[in-house]
Amino acid sequence: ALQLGPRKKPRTTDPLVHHGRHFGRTIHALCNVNALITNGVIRMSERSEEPEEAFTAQERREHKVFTLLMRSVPGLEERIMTSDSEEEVHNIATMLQKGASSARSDDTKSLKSAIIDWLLPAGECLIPPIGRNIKIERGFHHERTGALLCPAGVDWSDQEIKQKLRSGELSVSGDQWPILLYSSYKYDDTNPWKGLLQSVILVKAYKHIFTSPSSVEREAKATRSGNARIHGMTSVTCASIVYAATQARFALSSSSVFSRTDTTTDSERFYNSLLEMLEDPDETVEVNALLTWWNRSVFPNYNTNSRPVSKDSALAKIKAKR
DNA sequence: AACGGTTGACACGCAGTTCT
DNA sequence: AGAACTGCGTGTCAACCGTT
Repeated sequence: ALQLGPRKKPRTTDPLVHHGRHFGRTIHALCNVNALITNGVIRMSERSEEPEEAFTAQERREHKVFTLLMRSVPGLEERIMTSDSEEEVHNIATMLQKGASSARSDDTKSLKSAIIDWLLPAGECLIPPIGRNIKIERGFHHERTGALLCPAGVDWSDQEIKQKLRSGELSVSGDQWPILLYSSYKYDDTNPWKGLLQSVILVKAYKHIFTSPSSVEREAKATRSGNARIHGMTSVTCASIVYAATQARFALSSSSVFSRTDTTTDSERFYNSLLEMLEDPDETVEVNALLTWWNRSVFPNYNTNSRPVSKDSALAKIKAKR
């Protein structure tokens, strides 16, 4: 039986791709969605009797991500739990993965040129200039990007160190966080939390991705809804901050290809090490303060409920699509 | 996965109309 | 009169798509 309502839009892409985009940006960017779902289902069914202690820390973390995924996509949990074919679950995972991957790819492309504008105060010129579409001259090769990528606590102005960073003699792994994460690009080794994840360039990258590129410079002069609005996002998540940081770090690097498993860029370790720290129960006080700071910086109406909801909000859009 | 190009949704402004 | 709604044109931008 054919069911045809008066539909204007012939839906071209699966809505799961759309949800996958938001999942990648805000819940977990670098994971195998199929494994995530498969393992999650097993834990919910076969292993549901097992006590909490039976699971490793890694499994508990994974299950948290799984739960967040189930909650973020309406109807997904039921669809998966009642699905009788393994193939359908696999298909769902593929759609979500596709969304997460393409969003990530779009963001790297977009940030690649935009980030050049944020390296110096407006009006000042980079010496030597960096091509907006060229990455080779970035990383430790350039004075400015090198200074930002230099690990906190390492002295970039030391010529010998600079040389070793450039030659690769001194290699930097993902869990050595660069100074670009810190407010004013200053690291206080007596207080490692001071200014962490509060730099201007990070906020700009975040706004670029979530609020819309134009919102970085001007005040709410966007011509269309940004990602946050599209997905009804009204507050930041730890993973979204880490995501923006990972994107910014990659944009400054000289690597042209984003790869999870690339050891020189080490993006995955960077992402995971930051996220792990933010989810550490011992750090909740600092993390909560940080999240509040971010919400105020990124979502102007975070504290007030005064934001008028336009009739063409994300909600209305979703309804219309049904 | 990057890159370049296209698509379609949306904000905004403008003008004209209708409702208080 | 002014507020509020409607329709249209335009520019912007996220999403998408094909190619490499």
